[in-house]
Amino acid sequence: MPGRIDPASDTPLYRQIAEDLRHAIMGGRLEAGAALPSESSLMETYGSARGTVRQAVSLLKSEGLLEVVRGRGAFVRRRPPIRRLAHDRFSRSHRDRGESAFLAELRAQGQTPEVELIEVGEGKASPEVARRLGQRNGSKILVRRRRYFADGHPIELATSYLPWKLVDGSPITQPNPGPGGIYARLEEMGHELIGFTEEVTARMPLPDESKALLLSGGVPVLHLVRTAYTADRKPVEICDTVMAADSFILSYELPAV
Amino acid sequence: MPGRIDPASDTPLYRQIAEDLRHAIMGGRLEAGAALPSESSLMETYGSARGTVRQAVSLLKSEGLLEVVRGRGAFVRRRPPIRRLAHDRFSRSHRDRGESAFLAELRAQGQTPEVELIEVGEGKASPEVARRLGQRNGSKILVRRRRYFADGHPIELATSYLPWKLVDGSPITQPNPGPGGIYARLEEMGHELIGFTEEVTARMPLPDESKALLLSGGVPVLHLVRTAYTADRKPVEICDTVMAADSFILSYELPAV
DNA sequence: CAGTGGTCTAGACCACGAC
DNA sequence: TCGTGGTCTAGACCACTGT
Repeated sequence: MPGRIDPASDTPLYRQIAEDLRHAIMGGRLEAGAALPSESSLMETYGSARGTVRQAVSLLKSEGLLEVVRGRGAFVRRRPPIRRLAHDRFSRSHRDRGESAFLAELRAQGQTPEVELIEVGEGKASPEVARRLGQRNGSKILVRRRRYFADGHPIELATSYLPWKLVDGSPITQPNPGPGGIYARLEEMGHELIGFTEEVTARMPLPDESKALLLSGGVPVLHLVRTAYTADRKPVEICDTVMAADSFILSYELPAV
Repeated sequence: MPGRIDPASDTPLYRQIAEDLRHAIMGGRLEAGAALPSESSLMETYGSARGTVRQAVSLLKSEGLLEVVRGRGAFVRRRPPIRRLAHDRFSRSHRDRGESAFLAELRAQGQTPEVELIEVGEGKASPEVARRLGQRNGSKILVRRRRYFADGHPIELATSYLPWKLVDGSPITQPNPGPGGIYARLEEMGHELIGFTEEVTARMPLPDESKALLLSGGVPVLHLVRTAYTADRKPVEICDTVMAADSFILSYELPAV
């Protein structure tokens, strides 16, 4: 399969090569999981230098179409099974059953959830966190940092911030806050939660995030900041979440107001 | 500023260079909008070949930190003013004022909205659309495809799908459906909307999308699929939206159920 | 015009995976 | 050991932006 390459065209060679390979992938001539021809093979096929075919492969990688493994080859990316965050993920019924949101959600999908606690301790509120929590800049807060896994694969980093005064002496400051997670503890302490706001953005991962989530090239992250409110409209928790975008669909329900 | 480069280190040169530049950006030594040193200058600074410094710059570009302009140079990306999609964006009060969701939202932020109608006409339901609309595969549907601008910049592509039987003969099949948009027309026709679901994912743009939204490297897209429901729980519209991720924060409110 | 980034080549050495 | 991709060099020509 020589492909349609025109050296006289004004579109660069490496883009033509990428386009040719993209069509092979989209058109099903290269199935999901199939190996791309090796670089030396592509050099011969397209009559180009190695740098040029590498540029083409790099482009497809950055589009999330390929996964490249040193020493083995380049492969058409399989879309991994998708985890859906349902709108009722913070429902009280889950907490009453003693499960935190993430665990309940994954188990419902037949996946094996796992949580790695990275850090629990006191810290000082950044301007951003202080603003959202309604605290003074630099005031003392509890920081809970953790990493979530599904079937052994890291898919999410989460950091919670709570006012220190609110949680001092409670199980929330302990590594394991007990059944139902910190939301269950907050409600036991009389802070009834009446709602949450979530702000969602997407961007490319920073190197740290890329390493912690084992992201391959061309996979963005979803960045979600959740604020939990009590009945008196006071924010009691900020949860800052970074998710591998190819592992999540966020699902929301909006009433027509 | 020579930077901390160690040729004996086991981390590649280009990553060390990128790390050095990243710190200069994050630490504020290179302000937003400032020009990076030229490639030849970087070659001298780090004592490396051009290909190596280009690899470093390319890495930062793919992280969305830089914007590179041919013939001018590389610049620290300015985070553009952010458009926030509020949870009440489909509120009836907006429709009653005769504004569609997008227009009302942008105007509220002092931006100038603009809509380009790309296509209005009949089509056949894809399996995905048919499933969501509860129609048979390949059944006749209305397709409305458009592109949205803010202050002259394209930021969103949207395609709506509605069952043809539902809208046949109504202004919804016209290029301009009238004040309040198609949701206002649907309600006038007796299809009262009681709610929406939204599913959000993120990924890298395809070449078409990249062109239509004028995306530069390292900017993912938010992909949102909205389904509108009437009082009898029937889905009446699917809206498939692709947004430049660096131009949006999606904001949701969740009640504690 | 000089300076910028964009593309392309030809070659080299290395680290890793499979056999 | 061999083939894979990862890194790096040195040089070339081009297109675009500024003055």
